[in-house]
Amino acid sequence: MTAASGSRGAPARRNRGPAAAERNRRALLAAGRDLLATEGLAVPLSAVAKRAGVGQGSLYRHFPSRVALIAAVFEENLDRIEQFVATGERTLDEVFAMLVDQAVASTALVEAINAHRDDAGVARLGRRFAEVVDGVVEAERAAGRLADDITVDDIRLAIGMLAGEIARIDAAERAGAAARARRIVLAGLRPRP
Amino acid sequence: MTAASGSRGAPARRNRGPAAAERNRRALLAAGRDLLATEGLAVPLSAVAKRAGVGQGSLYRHFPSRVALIAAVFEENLDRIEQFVATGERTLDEVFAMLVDQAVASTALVEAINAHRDDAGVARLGRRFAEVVDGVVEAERAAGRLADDITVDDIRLAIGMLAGEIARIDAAERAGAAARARRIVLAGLRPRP
Amino acid sequence: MTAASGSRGAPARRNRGPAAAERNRRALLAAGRDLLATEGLAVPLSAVAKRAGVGQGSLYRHFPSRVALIAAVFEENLDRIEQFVATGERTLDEVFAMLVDQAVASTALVEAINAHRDDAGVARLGRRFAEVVDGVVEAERAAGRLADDITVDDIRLAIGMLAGEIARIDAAERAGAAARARRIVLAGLRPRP
Amino acid sequence: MTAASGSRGAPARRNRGPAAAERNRRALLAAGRDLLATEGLAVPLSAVAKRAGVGQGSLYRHFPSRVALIAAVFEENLDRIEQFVATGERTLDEVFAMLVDQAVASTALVEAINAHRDDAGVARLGRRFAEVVDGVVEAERAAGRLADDITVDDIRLAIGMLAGEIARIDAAERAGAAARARRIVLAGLRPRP
DNA sequence: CATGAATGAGGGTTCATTCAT
DNA sequence: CATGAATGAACCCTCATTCAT
Repeated sequence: MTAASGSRGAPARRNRGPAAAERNRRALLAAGRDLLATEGLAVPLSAVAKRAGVGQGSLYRHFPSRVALIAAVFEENLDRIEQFVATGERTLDEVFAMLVDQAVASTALVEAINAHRDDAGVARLGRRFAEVVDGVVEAERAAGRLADDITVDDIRLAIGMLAGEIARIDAAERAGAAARARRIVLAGLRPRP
Repeated sequence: MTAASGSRGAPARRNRGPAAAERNRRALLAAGRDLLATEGLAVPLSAVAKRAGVGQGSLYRHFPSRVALIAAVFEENLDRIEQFVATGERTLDEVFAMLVDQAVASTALVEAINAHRDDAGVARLGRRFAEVVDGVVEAERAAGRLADDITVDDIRLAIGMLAGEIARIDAAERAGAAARARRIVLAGLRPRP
Repeated sequence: MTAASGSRGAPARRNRGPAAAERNRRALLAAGRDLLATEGLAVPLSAVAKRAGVGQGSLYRHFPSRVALIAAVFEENLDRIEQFVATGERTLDEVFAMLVDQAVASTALVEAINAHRDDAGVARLGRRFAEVVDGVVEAERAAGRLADDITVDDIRLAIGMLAGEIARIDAAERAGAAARARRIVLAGLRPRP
Repeated sequence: MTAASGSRGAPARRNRGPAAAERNRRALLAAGRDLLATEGLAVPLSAVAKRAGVGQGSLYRHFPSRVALIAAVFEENLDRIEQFVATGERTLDEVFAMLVDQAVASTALVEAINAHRDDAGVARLGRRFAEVVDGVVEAERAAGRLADDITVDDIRLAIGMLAGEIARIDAAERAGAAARARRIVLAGLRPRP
C-alpha cells in the first residue's frame, strides 16, 4: 500500500456534493417523463425512482407529491414553448403542433389542473401557460385567422381536447390521428363564411 | 389441515333472496354511473358496491370486471342513442348533444375501447356505436353539412375529443364549456370555403 | 381525479430501519418454517408476517411468492444436508433420518416441485437435492446395500413417500411413526433374497 | 286446449320426487370424485355443484361440509374394496393395487383423517377401513408373506405413504411411479433374510 | 325439496410514504 | 444528503354458507 492511502477505518466515501442532487433531479424528471408517457398517470412512483436510478427518498426530496413531479415535467415543456414563441412570430398551428408533440405530458397537466386546481404550483403553471397562449391568440386574431366569436377560453378548451385525445390514442396510430385532430380543431376556430 | 383448509366463508348477515337480483343489478348500474362520473374511472369497486347497498360478491356476480361495469353503463347510453336515432332523421349536432349529456360514460367507453380493445363486450359495443354514427354521418353528408375530406373515422375522433373534454370539466362549468366545445368541433367538420 | 388518483399509501407507524432487513428475513424464515409445519402449506402469508412481527409488504419484499418462501425454508435444510454429507461417508439411512427430521419442509419441497416445476428457484433446488442424493446412492450401491433394480428415481420416490407421510402425522405420534416408516422404506430398497 | 288441462294459474310443475334427490346425490358424488382428483382438495364447492348440475343449496343438503363430501367419495371406494375382499382370498398386493387406483380419493381421506380425526363420519370410515385391512393382513401373515415385526399399524402407514405419493404425482407419470412405489413398499413388508 | 343469488370475511398483493442508517 | 427497507391501509377477488323464492 502506498503512503498516501488513509490508515483510518472509514473508507474514503465519494462526496458527490450538490452536483449529484441536480443530476438526480434531472434523472427523475427524465424518468417521470418517460414513464408517465408509456405507463400513464398511475405509474408507481417507486418505478420512477428505480428508472432514475435513485432511492425513493430522493424522489420525495425533489418532488414531494405526484403532482409536483407532473408539474415539473410540464414546466420543462412550457419552457420550450415559451422559448419557441419568444423567438419569432408564431401561429396557433405551430403551437398546436408543439403541444401535440408533448401531448401526453400536457394531458397529465390538463388532468392535474382539473384534479388539483388548488395546488399552488399547478395554478402557477396554468397561469404561465395561459399567458403564452394569450400572446399567440392575439397575433392570430390580428391576422384574421380566428372566427370573431372565438375567445381565449375557447382556445384553451380546444387545446385540452386535442391533448386529451392524443394522449388516449395508441402510439401506433398517434401520428395520423394527431394530424387529423389538429386539422379538425383548427378548422373549427377559423373564420366561417 | 394441509393443503385444503379454507374456512374463509362468511355467515351471511342478511339475504334478501334472489328476488333482489334485478334490483341489485339496477342499483349497481346506477351506483356505477354516479361514481364513475364523480370519482373517475379509478373509483374502487368496493365503493360502487357500498353505494348500491349490496355485497361485493354480488357486484362481481353481475359485473365480473371493471370493464364489464363500464360497458354496461355505456350500453344503457347506447340504447338511448339508438332509440333517438331510430325515431327520426337526426343531425350530427343532435347526436353530439346527446353524447355530451352522457359525457362521462362516453369517455369511459372511449378509454375502455382504447385500453381494452380485445375485450369482447367492449368490442361489440364499439361496433354498435360505430353503426349508429355511420348512419347519421351518411345523412349528414348527403345534406352537404360535412367537408368533403371528413371521414367516419374523423367523426369518431371528434366525438372522442368532445366526450373526453366534457368529462374532464367540473360540473359547475360543464354546461357552458360543453356548448362551446360542441360548436368548435362541429364547425371543424363543416364544409370550408 | 380521473384515472390516476391512488391515495392508498399508509403512514408507517414504526420503522426500525434497514438494519432490520436481515433480522426480518430470518424472522420470516423461522415463522414460515414453524407455520408451514403446524398449519400446512395453505397457511395465510399474512399469518407468517404477523408471527415474524413484520409488515406484509416486507414479507413480499423478501419472498415475492409463497413458493419463494417454501423454497427458502427448504434451502436451509438442504444446506444442512449438504454439510452433513460433505463431512464423511454417509449412509442412506442417515440421510433419511435427517430428512425425516426436516419432514414438513421436505414435503413442501416435494409438493412444490410437483406443483411448480417451472419455477426457476424450485428447479434449482430440485437439482441440488438430486445431486446430494445421487452421491449417497452411489456409495450405498457400491457397498451392496441396494437391490440391483433400484434406481436413483426410486430413491427419490421413496424419499417423497417418507417425507410426505411424516409431514401428515400428528406431532405426538411422529417420532414412532417416522421410525417405522423409515424401516419399511429402507427394507424395500435393500437387496432381496 | 283439451278438457284435461288445468285451468288454474299454476303451471304444471314437474314433480321429480325423491328419485331426483338420489340422482342429485349421485351426480354430486361423481362430480366431487372427478374434481377432487383433477383440481385437488381445495376445489371450490361451487365448482362441484356446477359440475353436478345442481344448485349449491342441494350440495349442502346432501353434504353439509367438505369433509362430508370427501368421506362419501371414499366410502364408495371402501364399498368396492370390501366387495373385492369379500369375494375371495385376496393378497395385500391386490389391495394395494386397488388403493393405488383410488389414490387421490384415498389421499383425501388420509388427509381428512389427520385433519378431522374428531369428525364422527370420518372416524367411522377409518374404523371400517381398518377392519378390511386387518382381515387381509391376517391372511397375508398366515401365508408367511409378511416380516415378523410388521404390524397392522405398519400396513396402514404403508398404505398412507403409497396413497399420498401417488396423489402427488402428475397424471402423466402416475402409472409408472405407482408401480415402482408399490414394489418398494411391498418389498419393505416382506420377510427379510 | 331445489335453486342460485346474496353476503362479507379474509386472503393476496400493491404502493405511497417514512425514517434509520 | 442519499438510500432503500419497512410499514400497513386499501384494493381486488374468491368462496363458504345462508335463505327467499
